[in-house]
Amino acid sequence: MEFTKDHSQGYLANHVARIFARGLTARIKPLGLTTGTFPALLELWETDGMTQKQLVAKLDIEQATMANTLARMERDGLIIRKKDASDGRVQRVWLTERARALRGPATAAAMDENADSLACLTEDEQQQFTTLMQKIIAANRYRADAPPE
Amino acid sequence: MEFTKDHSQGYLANHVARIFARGLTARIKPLGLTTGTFPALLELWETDGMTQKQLVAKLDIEQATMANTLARMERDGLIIRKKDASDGRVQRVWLTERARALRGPATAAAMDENADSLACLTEDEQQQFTTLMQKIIAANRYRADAPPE
DNA sequence: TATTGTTGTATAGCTTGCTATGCAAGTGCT
DNA sequence: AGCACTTGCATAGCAAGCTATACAACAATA
Repeated sequence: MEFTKDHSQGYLANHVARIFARGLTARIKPLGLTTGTFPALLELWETDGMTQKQLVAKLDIEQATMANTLARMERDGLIIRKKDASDGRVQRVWLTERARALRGPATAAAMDENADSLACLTEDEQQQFTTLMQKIIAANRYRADAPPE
Repeated sequence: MEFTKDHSQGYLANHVARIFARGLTARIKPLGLTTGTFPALLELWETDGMTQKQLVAKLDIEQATMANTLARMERDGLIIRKKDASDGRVQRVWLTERARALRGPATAAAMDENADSLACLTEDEQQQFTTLMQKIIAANRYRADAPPE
């Protein structure tokens, strides 16, 4: 059986991810947010003051990627980084007022985007899709030391 | 109901796409290929000598992205671009010998990556996952003028 | 035929991902 | 105390996506 892009799950996954990303980018632009900051914000909205290392482990993102993302977030006034008192290597990440205020509108935008992009699927299919992705992620996480999703 | 990343399909799709991309990147590195060239190569292996515009329409990628990708491919000896004889604006894209020779090993690498990343799913689940992604793409394509997947 | 509009590519500049590498702060051993 | 090792983060440099804009070649029309 020959290989075509329309049947390659890797290709399809990339395409689907771009669809979601394009939609979300447009929706959160008015808030002054970009997609890359979203995962970090979600963690920090839950638990402010995490270390960079903790964020990396939670998000299955390379440390260097996280450092760059945090630098942009600091530049844009979403966070400040402060050295940990008891360990001079550790940077703790704290949300600004502005970032805290964005939690409601930003998550609303993400929920809207998910709903719209998946409007072509039934409720059952949406649930299947979600579960299948969770399984794939659980089985293929980058860091073995990471907590389960 | 509150919003968490582990239930946001957009977040999960991004994560799944990164998993496939990381795997494929490693597998095709020995061939001197990168993931971004893959979609264009798949089209050109089918039909050599396409125009840039045709590639853009087939792949649901921005024209500027395609122009950049083709520039890298030309730099790396995968393609050459030649002006169309009858229309001076049009660039036709032709594979080099090297690129033609990579068809077998490259598609094998992609199939292996797909199989490995999805080994956690049953055959049925893999089929469901594929079909669901195809539906999402069909309903959310960027270009209305594009051919159906 | 000259002007005006359209079309196909290219370029500039950004984000978000990656690998590889550097470096300062902590830890442990002798 | 001094040495090597480890750990947490930063930086350099690249790929691959995007938007906005420029530009040359063609098309259409007054």
